[in-house]
Amino acid sequence: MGNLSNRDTDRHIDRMAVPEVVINRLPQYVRVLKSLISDEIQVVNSQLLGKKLQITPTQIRKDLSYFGRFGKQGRGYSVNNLLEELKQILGLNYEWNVVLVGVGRLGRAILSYPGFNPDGFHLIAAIDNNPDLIGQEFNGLLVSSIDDLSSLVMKHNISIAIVSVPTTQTQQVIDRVIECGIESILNYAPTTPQVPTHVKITNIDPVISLQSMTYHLVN
Amino acid sequence: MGNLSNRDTDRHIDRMAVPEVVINRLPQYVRVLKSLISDEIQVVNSQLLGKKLQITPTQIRKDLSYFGRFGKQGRGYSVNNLLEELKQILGLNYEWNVVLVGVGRLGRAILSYPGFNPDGFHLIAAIDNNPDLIGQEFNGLLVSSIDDLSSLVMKHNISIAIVSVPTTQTQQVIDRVIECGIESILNYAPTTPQVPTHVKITNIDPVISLQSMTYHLVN
DNA sequence: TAGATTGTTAATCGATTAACAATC
DNA sequence: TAGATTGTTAATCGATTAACAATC
Repeated sequence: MGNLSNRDTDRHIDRMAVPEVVINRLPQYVRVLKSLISDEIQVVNSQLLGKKLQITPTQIRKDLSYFGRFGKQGRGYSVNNLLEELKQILGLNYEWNVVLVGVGRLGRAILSYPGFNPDGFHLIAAIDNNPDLIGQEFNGLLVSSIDDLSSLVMKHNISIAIVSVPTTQTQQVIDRVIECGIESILNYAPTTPQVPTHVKITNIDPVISLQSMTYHLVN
Repeated sequence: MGNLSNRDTDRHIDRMAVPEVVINRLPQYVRVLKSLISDEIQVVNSQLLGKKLQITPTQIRKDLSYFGRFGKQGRGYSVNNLLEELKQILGLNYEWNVVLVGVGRLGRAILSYPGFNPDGFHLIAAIDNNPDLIGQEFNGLLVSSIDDLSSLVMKHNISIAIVSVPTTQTQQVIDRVIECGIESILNYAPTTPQVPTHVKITNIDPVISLQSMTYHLVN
């Protein structure tokens, strides 16, 4: 045990923290690798990968080097192997259960979006505070009260929440979601909620995106 | 005229290019300023602004300094004035006409999203290649063929496209959109299209966002 | 072996932040 | 005037990239 623990320590010496910006690029690599597989391409080098993603080859190699040595000099990367490694790193070999909080117009559109399941993200519970909605089904999913969130999270091993509630309620809803032990939140409300450092939140806000585009149109 | 033109030149000497990352933060400032107005707060300093957005006060002052001097020492910024200045900078005092390309499930959800209009973005045309859809109306909007895009763009002075077509068609659709003179694209397809440098594209992809969250859940 | 491409170091570039004079 | 906060410079921090030895 002493030995094992030493080996483990050695392996971690000077192991750099991986910059967030690197982690955010990995899913893009996964997507391109998947498309290469459909194209029946078995080996890829950093140059081609870079071309597909408009990223320099050096950056791709540097990004990958945070996690290991996956390529062969003079040759490149096995598409299959690199894909599996990245899925492993990102935790994409698991199935992830997701709760939707807010079953209004936008929430229902999210429920009916078919793109989550094929990538292993399963909307398995739905929450709303509207008594008229609670007990109803949308896309085969029963709407529950937020009072049931904690037990739903435990029962279904939920680790991700997608939040689509009105702006005025977003902060308090997210506070409750975090109290239930959720540490990953995808927020569709047009606001920047405050969350503790251990919680990862990503905001999806098309209007904000449009508003920085218009800058380039007038300047 | 010679003088005028000289003054103009002087004003631009050493004028720094504004980093993209700064421009992307400005809409957030706009949003917070609007909420301060609803709260009837008339003056704000960089500290409060920073607290609301989890940004350092220095960064906010630095960001604003690319565009002018909007504050008063010892006091802060007039909420109203700063909001107007930022709207001016971002081009948010105009109404922007937008075309939706792709009227499938996701496209219809986008059409029915009520959040664009209040901020001056108007979905004014809809395009699809499905003959069964062309001629139909969704949310009061007639679906047209992509062959009509060019004339629609000119007729309605459209400068932004929202693209929600299947992944396989995204690149070719975006190529055509760009041919019609569109320079700002909000892309909902889960792919990274290649665009010329003068075109600004933003990708909205919830699955990619989820996939970088799971990294933190397993690491 | 010769050629190609990785993995990695060191240099460069760019963004953030600390510090403070200017000034309201 | 004293206190507060801006605007800006210079230092720091972090991310990208150029260059190249290692090696397939």
